[in-house]
Amino acid sequence: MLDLKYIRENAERVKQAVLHKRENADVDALLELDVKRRELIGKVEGARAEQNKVTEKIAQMKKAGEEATSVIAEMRQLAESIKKMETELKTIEEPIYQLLIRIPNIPHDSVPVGGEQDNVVYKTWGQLPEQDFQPLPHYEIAEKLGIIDFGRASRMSGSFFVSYRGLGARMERALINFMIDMHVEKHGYVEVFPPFVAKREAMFGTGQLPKLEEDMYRCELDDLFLIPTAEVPVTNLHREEMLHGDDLPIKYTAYTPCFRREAGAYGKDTRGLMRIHQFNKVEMVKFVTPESSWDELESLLSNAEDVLQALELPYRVLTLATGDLSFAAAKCYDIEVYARGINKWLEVSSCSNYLDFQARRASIRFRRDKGAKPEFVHTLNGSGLALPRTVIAILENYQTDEGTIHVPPALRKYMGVDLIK
RNA sequence: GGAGAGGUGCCAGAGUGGUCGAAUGGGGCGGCCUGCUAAGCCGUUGUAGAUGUAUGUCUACCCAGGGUUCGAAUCCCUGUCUCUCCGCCA
Repeated sequence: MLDLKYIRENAERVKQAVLHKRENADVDALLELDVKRRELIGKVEGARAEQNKVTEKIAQMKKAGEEATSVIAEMRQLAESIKKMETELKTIEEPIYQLLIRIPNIPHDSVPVGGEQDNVVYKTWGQLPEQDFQPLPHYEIAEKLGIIDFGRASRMSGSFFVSYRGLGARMERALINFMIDMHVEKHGYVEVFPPFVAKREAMFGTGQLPKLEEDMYRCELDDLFLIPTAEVPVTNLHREEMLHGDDLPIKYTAYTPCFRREAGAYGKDTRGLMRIHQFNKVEMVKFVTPESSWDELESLLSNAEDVLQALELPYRVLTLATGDLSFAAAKCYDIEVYARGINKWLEVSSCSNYLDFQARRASIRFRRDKGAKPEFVHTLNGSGLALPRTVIAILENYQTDEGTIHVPPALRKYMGVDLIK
């Protein structure tokens, strides 16, 4: 959420952001209502001031034993008109709020304008594997080795659910531990194990609601949502809190499963692990001071890259163009790992800086020093990493012509084996 | 699931419907005192909005939202969260 005052003073910039992000939010309607609102507030508060004065007088008269009925009768009218104005104010404030929460964050100047095709390659790392045979796509080799079960999972839970088995299941667990350990021991994050469901307010705080209601699984009876990412529960850990400047930056890492309905995504990435309703992910979340957030974004990115480097998987980093940026983000890097079997770059991480957008929605503030003014923190998060596509890359890039899979050296300690056969 | 108790400022904790933004204590901050520390003494201590830039004025906020009233921290209703007990359960 943006500051209404900021929108008022930078209307053109905000309109441009809406356009570039391909959102439809009506900035003009918002500003128009805002003028009306402030007019009305002036009136209401004037009347209130009057009411407060007279009310005080009535108290004094009563104390002195004087007759106050005529004054009270007058005040009854004033009270009524105040009530009327307040009702009017509310009927204006509601649409203002509805418009305001639908205005997206403003992309940073370094973000290319345009759609998906305008994403810019920021860097690449590693050599594309050169083997003299064509490896099988992950879904075939995984099925052959019996480490992932697509059919039974679908029978039980529907399509786009999978069940891991044997060394497949073990690899999930190994990857999770490997990634978390790295972020904790090497990168200095604090491990968190949050709830996997969250309330509406929490979903609003990080910006999933109101826009993405249809994309989430919802427990209707309790009005709870299954989290689509650990970003939600971890960022919301500090919702409505006042942090101390000395505590910043706060860095958390968390493993959670992620649940996504992927409504409207059918027909795209239909095979294997590319796009599934439930997947595992290790996430990094940071709460930082405003002046440090751009540096923190770069270090967040490198923390995520570190995982792929340790696994020796080639990847590239894209700077997302405005149209590809999420609603709440000011800038986002996507990391794409290369998968040799299906010959594709697969998104395994998004590292975003939200500036104070989420913090304002969720009211996460800090005080630099005792007595200093409260300020909103900046929040960032990035996957470190999403597992399914990392698994795809391992199964395809580490495949041998004998139909076995080498375990990446960094993972051997966690897997307990060197080879999947 | 059933029964009960409660949510007040940084913390603890008062508060009869009228001068309560809120007693008192603690903490924090500033000052005095002091060789230093402690004690003691004095002062100070919120957030947000409107107006505006003048050291200003006004408004709102005692979990949230409604209601009663000229006037609500105080009365009523609903929601929510926390705690205790019973039941159930890994």
